[in-house]
Amino acid sequence: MKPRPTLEDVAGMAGVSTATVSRVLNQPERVRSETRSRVKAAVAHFDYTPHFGGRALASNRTNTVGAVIPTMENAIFARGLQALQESLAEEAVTLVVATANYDPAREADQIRTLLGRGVDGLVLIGEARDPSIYAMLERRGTPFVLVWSWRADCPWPCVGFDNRAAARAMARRVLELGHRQVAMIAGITRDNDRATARVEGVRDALREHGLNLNASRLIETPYNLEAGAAAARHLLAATPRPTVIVCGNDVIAAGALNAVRSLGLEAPADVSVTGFDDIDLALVLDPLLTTVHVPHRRMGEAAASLLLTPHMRNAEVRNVVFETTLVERGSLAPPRK
Amino acid sequence: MKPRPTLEDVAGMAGVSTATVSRVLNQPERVRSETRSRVKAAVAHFDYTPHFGGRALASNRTNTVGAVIPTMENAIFARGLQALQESLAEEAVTLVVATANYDPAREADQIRTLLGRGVDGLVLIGEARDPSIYAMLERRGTPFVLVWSWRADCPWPCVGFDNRAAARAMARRVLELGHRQVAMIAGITRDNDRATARVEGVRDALREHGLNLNASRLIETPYNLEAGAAAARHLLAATPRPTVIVCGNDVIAAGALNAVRSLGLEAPADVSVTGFDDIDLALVLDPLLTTVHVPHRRMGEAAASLLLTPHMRNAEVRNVVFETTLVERGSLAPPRK
DNA sequence: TCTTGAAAAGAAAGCGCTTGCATTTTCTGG
DNA sequence: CCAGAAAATGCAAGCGCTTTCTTTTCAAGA
Repeated sequence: MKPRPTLEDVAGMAGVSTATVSRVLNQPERVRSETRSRVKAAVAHFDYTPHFGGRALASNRTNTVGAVIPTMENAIFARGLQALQESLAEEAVTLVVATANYDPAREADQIRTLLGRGVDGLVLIGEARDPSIYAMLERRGTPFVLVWSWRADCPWPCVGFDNRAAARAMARRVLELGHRQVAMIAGITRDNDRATARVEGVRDALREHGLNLNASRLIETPYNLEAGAAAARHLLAATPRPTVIVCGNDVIAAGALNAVRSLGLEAPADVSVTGFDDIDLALVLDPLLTTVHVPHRRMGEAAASLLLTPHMRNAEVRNVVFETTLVERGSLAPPRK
Repeated sequence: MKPRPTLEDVAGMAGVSTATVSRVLNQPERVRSETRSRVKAAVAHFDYTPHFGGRALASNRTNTVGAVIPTMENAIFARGLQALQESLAEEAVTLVVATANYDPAREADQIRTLLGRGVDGLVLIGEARDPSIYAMLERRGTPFVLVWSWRADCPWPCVGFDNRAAARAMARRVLELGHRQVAMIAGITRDNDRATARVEGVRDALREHGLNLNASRLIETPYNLEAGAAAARHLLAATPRPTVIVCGNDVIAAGALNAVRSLGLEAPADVSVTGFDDIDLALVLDPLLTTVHVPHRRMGEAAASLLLTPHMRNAEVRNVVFETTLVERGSLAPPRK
């Protein structure tokens, strides 16, 4: 089997130096068009592709950015990732995705792995993580951006929305409709600032009405159908029965709706259910899910543009916030009188 | 800012040569334990991580495998990818995922990009693609495996299941229940052997009953909710109305169910709907979706193991087939008398 | 104590590419 | 047509690591 062609092979055939070939590949405008086409012909002849390692070594860049997300198993991050990838691809940057399964240790591992692969930048979900990780990132000087959460005074570049405010808005609407028996199924708040903020948001709204979220009315579960259903069954067994279950995300809400149905109850007549994130799932449930719409794609695009901006490090626009909107569909209605 | 530490730094501190440090990193057992721990201390002190490019250049491997999938936007490939990634991670191999959006040109592009990144192996979905791509792959000698489809005499390593047989089984069951007005919403069959095979399977079964799939009873649509719903609305407007709509995948089926509902019909009383793939979605629909269960995770694992097996190239087990199972849930019932 | 073979460690040659600097070629205006 | 400037190209030094070959160290038997 013949060895892969090298720059030298191409250069030889085109009758130029390897430097010129390299230039044709990286800064074509710096080479006379005549030479350029000769080189291109040689490249085509050998079906030459630059060796990634050689390139990375010499230029100290990989044109790769990494993203560490909690999971691919549900569609929550899919749309954002897709947008991120598309935006990066426009600049010939490849996206490498790793999953951490909501486990901080595993996340740290994955971050290290990606850094080891020499990613030029990193996209991380949320802000909550061990300071040592941020220290490592800064020490290595690898640019990174946090997505899916946002605080005005976040010390790192971040692109997201105010989870707390969004949850608060949802809860306010719930209360406005007259609900007073409010229960919540949140994601696991530990090490998850988004889940935490969403709980706080709901608490805020309740407090405004002189209510609070009793411990027995709040369950934290993993983000999956079965867990959501189990939690809902538990909550619905209480007396008085909640008239609404506010869920930490759409997947949990879907599970809750399943539980409602399996208990012989009907949503929203007997109990309302709300979600968060507005993934496709929300549109296939029956009733359609009232949820918080999140700008998935725009977050992905913004993250890409932050990462691709070289002057990113010079403060300025390192902090992008998007609005969320409340999408009212069938799963939320006033409580039965 | 201080430059990233190199092997030499570590070697210097540990009082050994770079060769020894390299050995500690790659074949620890070949270094005396005393020296080894000295080196490890130095590594820790510098928080040293090998430079990816350097390593790739010297060893000519990247410990990376690439996967090109049609899309991340729905969960169809998520579980399989997750499994693939986990299996690869056990061997310290990183997975790079790219999407092609069911576009052959884009897929070719992505494959080239991944090859350019020096992946050690490639996972591709399905078998249908331009011969030139296979030629390129063979020329470069990059191992690859096709997943999600399978043929006994597939000339390339593949891991999947018999889409046609699975669809045939589903259709047989449909017919067995008494349906005779059968319609199908397939994925776009062009450049998609799985979608094609599924249509063929349904045709097979119909033929066994002396029926055929009239052109007016078969619609091809992209794999998304809206398209599925639109197709279903179209099919349901016909007279006589189909008593069952067999869908090319679960997402389409979900769309179809939405359409059924929006037309004021009820499934399965007025019309049955079946899916294919058995993704989570199937479990949140109302009624629960009758579908074909596909061994997502096992395909991912098998693909990983094929790719990680060095002697993969020597024929033998390059061809793995899994069984699918028919999962009967609520969305399929006998036609109304 | 000395030999000897195996184990451990070192020296150094690249791997394929980019890039600063030097050199040559081409272009421009007088 | 020529000098000087600008553009195009070449030269060659690495980038950080792995690996072959060689040398040194070690342990055990004689």
